[in-house]
Amino acid sequence: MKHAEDILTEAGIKLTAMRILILKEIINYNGVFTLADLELQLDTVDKSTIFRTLSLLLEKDLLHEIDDGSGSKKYCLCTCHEEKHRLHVHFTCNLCQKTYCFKDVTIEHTPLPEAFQVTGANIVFKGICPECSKK
Amino acid sequence: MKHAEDILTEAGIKLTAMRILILKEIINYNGVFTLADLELQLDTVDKSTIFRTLSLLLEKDLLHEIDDGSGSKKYCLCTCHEEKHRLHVHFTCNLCQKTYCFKDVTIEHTPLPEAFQVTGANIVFKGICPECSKK
DNA sequence: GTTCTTGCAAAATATTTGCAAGACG
DNA sequence: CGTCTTGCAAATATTTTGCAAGAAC
Repeated sequence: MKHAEDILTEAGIKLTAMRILILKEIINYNGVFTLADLELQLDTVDKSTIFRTLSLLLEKDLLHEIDDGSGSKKYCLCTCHEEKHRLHVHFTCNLCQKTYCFKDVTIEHTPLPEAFQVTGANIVFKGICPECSKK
Repeated sequence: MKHAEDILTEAGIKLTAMRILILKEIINYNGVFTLADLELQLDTVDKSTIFRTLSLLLEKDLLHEIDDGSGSKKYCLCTCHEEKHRLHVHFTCNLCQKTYCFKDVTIEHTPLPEAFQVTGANIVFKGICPECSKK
């Protein structure tokens, strides 16, 4: 994984202490997180700063936004500028509520009428995750 | 389309004036709607009543909940108890924000590892709808 | 000095619940 | 009665913005 500083610079985002701190935490998560998750971990950073940084990262396609119906938006670090990653899939466990991001699994093809021009997707499968199946 | 009364009765939901009114409006929508949409149309019905009715309909699998990242949950009337409908797809237009529900289009197969037991999905493609393409 | 960034507070938006009055049987 | 339903008000939760102070250049 590249360093936070490099990721920001390559995306054309100016380096600041807060942004580096936030992105490091995101990298550290290595998975799906919410703004509240970051807020909890980074108690020195205001949530508006986190919010604006997430907006910036989203805008630069460094993050992937996931709407899993939990009530709060989730995100994952992702190379979404690569074509195939725009249609990649997620999974939310109905029991533990954890959301997984399958970076390498994508929908084969878009089953919609051609008149609908697809540029992205929010694909969230729901069910029981392996951890909860064991119990 | 069946009458609202029949749908409710068949689902084992007790008939009330409010529920019939709400379901009729939903049927009338014939598409995707939000709680706020219903609230606007049904100004004699309190939003908490609408909310509780939607919860009831969801519980009985008469509605499909869609999370399209717009900030508010969307719903569509749907025979979700039928197996194939659990994986059906939606489309949200990035320009006009309208969400379409493709009742008969489903994802080919689930490309996830077997350990993940899929029971449902929230599949929302995003892009430009036919209406907005014309402009 | 001009622009960008940040924290604080608060607005805006959406969802959800407590409670009491009334409907229903 | 006793249970269920409804409306009102308000609590919660989350996202988003205005503004002023400070940092960066």
